[in-house]
Amino acid sequence: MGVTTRSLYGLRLVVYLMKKGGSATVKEVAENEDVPYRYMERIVQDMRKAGILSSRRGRGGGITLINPERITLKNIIQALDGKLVDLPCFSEDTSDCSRLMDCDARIIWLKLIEGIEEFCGSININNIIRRKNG
Amino acid sequence: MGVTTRSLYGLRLVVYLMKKGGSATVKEVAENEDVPYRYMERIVQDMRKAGILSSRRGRGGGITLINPERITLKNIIQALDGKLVDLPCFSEDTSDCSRLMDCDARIIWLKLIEGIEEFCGSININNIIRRKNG
DNA sequence: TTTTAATTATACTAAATAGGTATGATTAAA
DNA sequence: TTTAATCATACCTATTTAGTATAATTAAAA
Repeated sequence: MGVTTRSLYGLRLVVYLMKKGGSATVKEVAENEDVPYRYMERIVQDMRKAGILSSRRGRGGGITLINPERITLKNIIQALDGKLVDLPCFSEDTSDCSRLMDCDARIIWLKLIEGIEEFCGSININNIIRRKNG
Repeated sequence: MGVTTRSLYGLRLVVYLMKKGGSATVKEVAENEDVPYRYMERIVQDMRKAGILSSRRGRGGGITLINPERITLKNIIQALDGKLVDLPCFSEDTSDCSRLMDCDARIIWLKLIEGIEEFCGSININNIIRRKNG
């Protein structure tokens, strides 16, 4: 189960803003966190659409975390990769798997999804970095 | 975090053998579980090398689960996808990430890995399908 | 002893995804 | 009106995933 660079960079962005304790420009974050600027711009857009951060256009603009103390790893991965755990068993497109009902494997994958969603929902970024950095 | 068809098919194989309660040929499993035969053959090889099943060549041969009551989802995914959670932060190749130390994001990813490893290690396939099917 | 039915080993290929670039529009302060 | 920022899309390329193909090895059965 791979984690994409989108989520890796998204978390870096969140941590950066939390430690700074306010706003920043995308350019500033990209440079400091070693992420290609154009790529970071797109990541920011998806996080904004997911309600993780707000933005202000134009000169003097930038981005700000909306609810820093509530952001979980689940929020970030879902915003950037779409699904926390991606499995054809639970796709809307039923052609992805024809064994929908009465599949014992499916029951096990469901347990995996539920467990990981709960766990990632419990990983509060702010709590962890505060605990570490005081 | 995507799950590959290798793990999907690997779990189907395990469940099939458990429900049958013994051995089978790769061909039999592939046909019954809608998996391409040649692909399933390769999956079987990796599971054998990981110690999940044993095999016997030649006419009348086949495959058998080694310790059915102990197989976890972690075993299957690790055997077939190499790592449960794949992150450059923890790659042996240090060129994959230059921020190894003192990276707050890294601490969070480590929590993810540890949590998922523990959780997947607790998902015992045999227990779940017995509970469901009696 | 030859045939047949099985696993084993390895190389190859096509489709999908990930990762990143490029271009231009929009917005708003200086 | 210039400048500095986000926003919206389209595009490209390398890697990975998913699946095929070929041939060797093994062992039971005919």
